[in-house]
Amino acid sequence: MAEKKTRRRGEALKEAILRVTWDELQTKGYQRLTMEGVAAAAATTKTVIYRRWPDKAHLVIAAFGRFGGFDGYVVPDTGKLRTDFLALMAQVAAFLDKLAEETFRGLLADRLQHLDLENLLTRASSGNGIQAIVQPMLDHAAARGEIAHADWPDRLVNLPGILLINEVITRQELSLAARYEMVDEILLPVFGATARAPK
Amino acid sequence: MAEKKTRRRGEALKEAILRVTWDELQTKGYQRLTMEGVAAAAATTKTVIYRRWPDKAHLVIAAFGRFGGFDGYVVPDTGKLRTDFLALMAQVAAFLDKLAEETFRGLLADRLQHLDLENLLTRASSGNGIQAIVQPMLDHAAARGEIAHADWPDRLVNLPGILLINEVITRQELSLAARYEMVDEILLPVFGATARAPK
DNA sequence: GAATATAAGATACGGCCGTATCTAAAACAA
DNA sequence: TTGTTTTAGATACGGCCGTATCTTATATTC
Repeated sequence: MAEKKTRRRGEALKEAILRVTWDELQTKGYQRLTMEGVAAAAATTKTVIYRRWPDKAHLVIAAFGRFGGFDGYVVPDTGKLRTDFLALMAQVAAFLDKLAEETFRGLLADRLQHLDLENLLTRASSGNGIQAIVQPMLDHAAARGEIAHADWPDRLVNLPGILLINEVITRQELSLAARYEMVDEILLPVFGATARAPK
Repeated sequence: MAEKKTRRRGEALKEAILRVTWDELQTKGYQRLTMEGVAAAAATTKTVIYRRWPDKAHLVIAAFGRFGGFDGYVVPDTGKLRTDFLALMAQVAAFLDKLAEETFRGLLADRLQHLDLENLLTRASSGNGIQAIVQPMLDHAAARGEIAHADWPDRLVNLPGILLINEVITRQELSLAARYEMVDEILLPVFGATARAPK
């Protein structure tokens, strides 16, 4: 009764590892997921994993890309900047439902430690970051005359993304009320698209 | 020639450890600073360190508090909200000169992983976070009639802090131009204290 | 000054990381 | 088929974490 010694290779092996990674992520969460644990559960070794992904963050992002069921953001076009912003935030909220908050936080922490991971997160999920979604929204709004122009400094175009990340990190959720507040009290005033009623 | 076996205790020992920690921080940086390294350099053991501080982040923050030469922020009161904001940002820039950006980033990453460290960073440096500085500034501005009122939602009061942290993380510095942009293009519009010239 | 309490120091552990080295299987080439 | 290249698998390492255990020096108390 010699054991079968058949070896997976290439895509099949990669697929199996990502599958296991995704499972571990669901059951243990990001922090408690270990490379050794994945290797063991996938009946392979760390060596094999490290040959394909440089670290946990990349592995997890790959697994999310494969099994997360997230297709990226689309540019909202509701006809109003305000509702465009709200629609964007709803998309992000949906994204966070798929990628647990704890995972998001872990990835972010890792990204901070390895600066080379810079933007990997946003790129992985949206091609070019939320900013790539926001800019077209601003273009539309400017074309409609809702805002004075469409070429704002990077810091402003990135502001929605910053607010969202901060919200998730500090409050561990992205409530509807928070989204309204960010849009109405911060974003619209910044882009000069509001006549907020004084308190 | 038996070695002298005198043992440091209490404050003296604590002081020596913090001293070494601060040195290591300067020479190796946050990431490459290790508990074992500090223990060795301080001629003691990890056990002793862990009895006083739960992890690297706390140890480093303690060392910074002791040797960092930073006294906390003060509420600017220049007579104008705009210049108050700029003065605050100058203080933060000065803070970052003392605490290397790399250290800041490392601490932040650790904080993300251990949620219990929440706010430890800001508390350590300013009693209650930048928000505790911003609120009085808003009070003053409201009293002067520069802004309509002073009780803004937390999200707005925290906005300066968020912008600053983001700036440091993504650009590794806090340039003067950035500070002007954040104040003039974001903060003042948000608090309704500007009549920004349309582009 | 002797007994007791407190805290430092030494040591060893299991866990995980990331790497290096060696082997053996699978795919490919001739 | 056989030889060659590729890549998986096994193993071992040094580094660091955080904890537990035990010994021993220093303070404290009587």
